[in-house]
Amino acid sequence: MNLDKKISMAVIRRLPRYYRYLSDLLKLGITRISSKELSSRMGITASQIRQDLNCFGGFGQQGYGYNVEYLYKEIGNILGVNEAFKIIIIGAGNMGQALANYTNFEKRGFKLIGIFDINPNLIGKKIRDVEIMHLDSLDRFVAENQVDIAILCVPYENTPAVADKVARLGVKGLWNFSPMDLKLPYDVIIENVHLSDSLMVLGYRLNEMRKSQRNKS
Amino acid sequence: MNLDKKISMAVIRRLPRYYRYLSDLLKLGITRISSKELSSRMGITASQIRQDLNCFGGFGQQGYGYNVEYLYKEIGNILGVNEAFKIIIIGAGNMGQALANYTNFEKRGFKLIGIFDINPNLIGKKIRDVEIMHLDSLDRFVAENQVDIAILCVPYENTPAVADKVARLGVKGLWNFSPMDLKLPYDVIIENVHLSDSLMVLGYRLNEMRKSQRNKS
DNA sequence: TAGATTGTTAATCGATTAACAATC
DNA sequence: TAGATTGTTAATCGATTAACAATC
Repeated sequence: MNLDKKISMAVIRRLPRYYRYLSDLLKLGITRISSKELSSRMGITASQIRQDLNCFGGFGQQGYGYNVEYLYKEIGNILGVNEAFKIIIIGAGNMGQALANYTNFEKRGFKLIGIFDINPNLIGKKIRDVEIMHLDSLDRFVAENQVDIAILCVPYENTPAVADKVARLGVKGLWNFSPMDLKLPYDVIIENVHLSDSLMVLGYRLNEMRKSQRNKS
Repeated sequence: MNLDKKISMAVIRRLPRYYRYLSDLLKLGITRISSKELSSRMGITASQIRQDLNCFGGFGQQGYGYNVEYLYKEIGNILGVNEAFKIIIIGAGNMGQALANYTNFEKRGFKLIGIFDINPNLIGKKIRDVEIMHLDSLDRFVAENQVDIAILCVPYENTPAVADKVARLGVKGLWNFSPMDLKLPYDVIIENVHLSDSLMVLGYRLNEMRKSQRNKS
C-alpha cells in the first residue's frame, strides 16, 4: 500500500469508473469479485486494477478477491461522496438549468445551494427548491455560505471575468463548461468539460473509421 | 511527416485544443507563431507540439514557424469541421434541449437535423427550427436522412436499449451522456461524456489540495 | 549569409503489463 | 492443506522530452 505517494491523474480519473462498476455489481447482488473478473467486465487488465487499488490501500484478500460493498464504500470515501460539497451554478441558461436538475450529483456528494444569473426574468425562479439569485448578490452569498465548487455555465466571453471573481471570493473548485482553458493565479482546482472537444474527437474518429473501411473494400 | 501511421488517442485529443488556441490567435490578429511561443501559451512543450503536428504533415517552415491561418485551417480539415456531420438528439429533457441550443456545434461542423422524445407534450415543439419528433418515427427518419451521429440524452435505464436501436439503424457515431460505458457489438464509434466522473475528480482534487495545505501549516 | 526554427531521431520518463512470492 | 488471488516488484511498452541536423 503505497500510501502518501503521489497518485497520477491517470489513476484518479479511473476511480469514478471503478465506483460505477462496483455500484452495478452491488445492484446485481454480487458480493465478491476478483480483479480478473472485474478486468473482463471493465475491459482493462487485472494487473492495472490491482495496481490502481493498491495506491490507496490493500482492499482485497488473497485467495478471495475483493468484497464488493467494502470496496465500493472505500472508493466512495476516497472520492468524497460523503463530503456533501456545497456547489453553486453560475449562469442559469439551458446548460445551467440542465445541471441544476441533475439529481445524480446529490447522490455523489454534491449539494446545490445556489444559482446565479443576470437575466431579470430568471431571478426568483426556483429549480428543485434552489432559488436563482442575481449575480450581484454572489459576494454576500459566498461570504455567508460555504461554497466549495462553482459551476460556470456563462457565455464564452464572460467566463474569464466570472471565474476570476469567483476565485477571488475564495471558492476553491471551478467546473468550467466554456470551451477555453481557464488559468487563474490562485490556488484553485479547475476541471474543464470541453463538450465541443469531445464531439470533434468523435467526428475525427468517425471519419477515420470510414476511411479505413473504404480502403478495405 | 509520419502519414498513414497510427495516431495515438493522446495526440487526437489534443487536436481540438490546438484548434481553439489557433482560433484565439487568429482573433488576436497574430499571423505567425513558433512552437516555442505556442508552447508557453498552451503550457505544453514545444517538442510535443512539433511531434503532434508532424503526425499529420509538415505544416511549418524552418526559421519561420507556423502560419496561424494555414495551421488553423489544416487542423480544421483534419478534425472535419467542413464535413457538416448530421446529428440528431435523442431525449429532449434538460440536457437534450441545452445541447440543441448550442450553436457552437454548427461552427465546428455539426448540423442538428432532428430531435426525438417520447413525451407527448414535447412532440411538435421546435428548437432552433428543428422539430421534436416522437421516438417511434426514428426508424423512418434515419432511413430517409443521413444521420452521422446520435446524441444520447435519455434516462440512465433507457440508454442501452436506445443505443442498441440507433446502432442497428446504422448510425455510426454515438455521443453518450449517461454515466455508463456503452458497449455495442457493432462497428460504432462511441464517445462518452461522463459529467459526474469529471465532477467527482474535481471533488477528489479539492480534498487533496486541502489535505496538503493542512499538512503544511 | 547568419539566425531562427522546424522536422525527426534518440533519450528519458512514466504508465501499463507480467510475473511471482506472500497469504488467505 | 491445496487452490486461488492478492500485493508488489520487475519488465515492457508507449508517450513525452531533448537534441540536433536540415533548411528556410
